[in-house]
Amino acid sequence: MEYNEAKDRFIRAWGTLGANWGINKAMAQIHALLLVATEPLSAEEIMEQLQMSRGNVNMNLRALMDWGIVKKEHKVGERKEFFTAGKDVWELAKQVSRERRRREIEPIIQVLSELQNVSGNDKKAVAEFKKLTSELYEFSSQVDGMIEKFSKSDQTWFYKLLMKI
Amino acid sequence: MEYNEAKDRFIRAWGTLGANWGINKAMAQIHALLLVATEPLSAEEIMEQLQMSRGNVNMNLRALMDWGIVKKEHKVGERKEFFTAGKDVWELAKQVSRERRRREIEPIIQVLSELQNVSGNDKKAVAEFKKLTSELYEFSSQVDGMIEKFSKSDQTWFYKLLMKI
DNA sequence: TTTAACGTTCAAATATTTCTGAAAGTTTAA
DNA sequence: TTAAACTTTCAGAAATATTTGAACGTTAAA
Repeated sequence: MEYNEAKDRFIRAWGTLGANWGINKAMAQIHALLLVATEPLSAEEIMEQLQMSRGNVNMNLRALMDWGIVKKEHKVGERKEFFTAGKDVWELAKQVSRERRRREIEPIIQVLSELQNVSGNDKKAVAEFKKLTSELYEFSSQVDGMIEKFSKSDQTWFYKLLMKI
Repeated sequence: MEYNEAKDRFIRAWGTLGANWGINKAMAQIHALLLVATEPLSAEEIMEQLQMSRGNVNMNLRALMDWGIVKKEHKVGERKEFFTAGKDVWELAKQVSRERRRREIEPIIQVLSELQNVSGNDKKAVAEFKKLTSELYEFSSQVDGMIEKFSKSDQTWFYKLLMKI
């Protein structure tokens, strides 16, 4: 397969994957483009290569920087800002799981813990409700803990874990 | 907190969680309602309790059955169909990870493997591209394997794993 | 200062997803 | 058969999410 075709396919696949996981397509595609780029890219270059508007590129670059997976750079003698994505897959995975944990798992754990002090007349319903939510709480907390561990670990830990499985 | 308020909060939180993870809100809310229900519910009852149209409820019930997390039941002497969600959190997690693996991880692995036979004039770019995509491929395959293991495992395995971490 | 070269913002346009409700289909009992 | 009680489908409506582009900031060199 020709390089340019492969690059396109990769960018589109990354966009689709992102969309499946609740990340907008443009954001995922910009990330993919920066991942395969051999040099830092300017907003201008991203606009051109992905056929997106300036505003869209700007917004999504900021979102990517919020996620901590894209960095801004300056070249000497250039006014323009350039952007890069870390190429280390391991670091990327850790960063993404760290952020999703913070943004999505922590809030549901918070809600589940608040639901524990429920009361009411229908004893059976209340008991079942408590059982369900406390089990969900337990499970979520365990997953949360695993992800925390993972997002602070080094690659060796992960490989050791893989062996054990 | 009063039972009905808690139930509402749970349903809304579940809906939001779903939406964050690319599952539509109605589907997640129906699932939440069935999770807390003490009895199987008919489409009618779901429509009423969640204030949704017949069509919406029907569509999303089918999607939930596709995911294998909601089942249809029949009561003796009743024409109507009733629906239930399995209350076992462990089973639920396994089923969801099994489906997401099949629907979302497998396809990206497929694409990544196809990208391996890339060629082109810009040797540096091609080499970097291969490195990136093969590392992503490796990582995805490992995660895929872990999820497969998980989705076939029993709870004991998970607890043992937790201990090791 | 002024001005050119950028970056940022946001209201409006567009695209996408979800939802509704009525019509069509199906099943069962009489 | 017929008819009542349900389920399914789907075109259009509504809601939501994304994208655009032009106006507005900001910076730095002249």
